[in-house]
Amino acid sequence: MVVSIEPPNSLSDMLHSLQVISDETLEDNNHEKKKSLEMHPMRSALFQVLCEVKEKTVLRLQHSSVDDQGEDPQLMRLDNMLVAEGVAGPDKNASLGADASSSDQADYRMKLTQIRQVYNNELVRYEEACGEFTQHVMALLRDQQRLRPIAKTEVDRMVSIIQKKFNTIQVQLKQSTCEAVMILRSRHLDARRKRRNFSKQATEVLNEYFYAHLSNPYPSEEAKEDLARQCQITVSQVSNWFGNKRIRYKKNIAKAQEEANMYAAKKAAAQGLGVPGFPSASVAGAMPPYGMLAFPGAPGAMMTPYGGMLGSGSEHLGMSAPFDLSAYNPQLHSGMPPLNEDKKS
DNA sequence: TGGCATGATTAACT
DNA sequence: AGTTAATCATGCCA
Repeated sequence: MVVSIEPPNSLSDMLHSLQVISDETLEDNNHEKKKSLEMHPMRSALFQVLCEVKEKTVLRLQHSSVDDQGEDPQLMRLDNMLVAEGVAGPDKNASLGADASSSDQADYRMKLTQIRQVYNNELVRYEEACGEFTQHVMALLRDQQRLRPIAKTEVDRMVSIIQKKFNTIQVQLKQSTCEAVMILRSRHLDARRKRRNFSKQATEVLNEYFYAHLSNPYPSEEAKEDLARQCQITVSQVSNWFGNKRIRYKKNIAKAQEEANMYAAKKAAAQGLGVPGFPSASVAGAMPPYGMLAFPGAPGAMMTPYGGMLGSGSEHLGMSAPFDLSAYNPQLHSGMPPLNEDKKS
């Protein structure tokens, strides 16, 4: 059915043609139609009426939808995380450049940079698309404004709707970026177990301290910091090292003594002497690492050559003795049973 | 390639 | 919070 766009004679005619035309699309380039509508003598009056009606019906909607915007907490969370992970915001990687740390660290940073790039590219594309689309819609609305009652608030509302739609896309982008970073991070953290041995020099420094403080190998926080600095490792690595060292040192002693006991028992049995627990010096000398336990006549069964003499002297957290007596004295070698080497620390 | 050395992690403890 | 003891996982060497 073809619609007449002749200026109608009566009001009812005009209303009729208006009704019909409102069902039609005006988005195509039907210039004559638009022109004729614009030129219509009753246009401004009708336009105003329609605007009023619209205001009454539509404005209510706007109130409900406009102020729920605010700051999307989810988006904020994502933003915070991206900044914290160094994806958004200033490039943290650049400043860490010359650090000659391990290759997996470099690998991690490279991949993070990649994610950063992709993310930023996408973000730019997103901004562009959003702006473009908004512009397009605004232009469209401006065009329609001449023919249909479109209030300013309505345009704003439209823009905010568009922005919202794009926001959800943005959230998706940020979410997937976060996901990628988390995956990368967890892989990197897994790689923490990829341990690298400390440098010889570092081990040297740590061992020196350990054996110099064998009577109390528990470095203070400051001492740990100092050692960490010297060895170019972290304080917690120093703690780990001392934890491992103490336990392994102790274990070695235990093992050595067990071995000594075994030999002593064997020998005693062979000689028919029932004096268990007193291995010969030569047996003790044939023992394990660090030359510890090298003191002469070290009794197998007991930890200290002085038996109970020390009494309560050794009270290091339930470890009954090792660090109080078995001196590491590679230089002095099998010398006196050193007590209380130095309790400072 | 197997086995020991060693740094890191974890649970339990104090 | 700092340790111990056990354990994991990798580095390294014969």
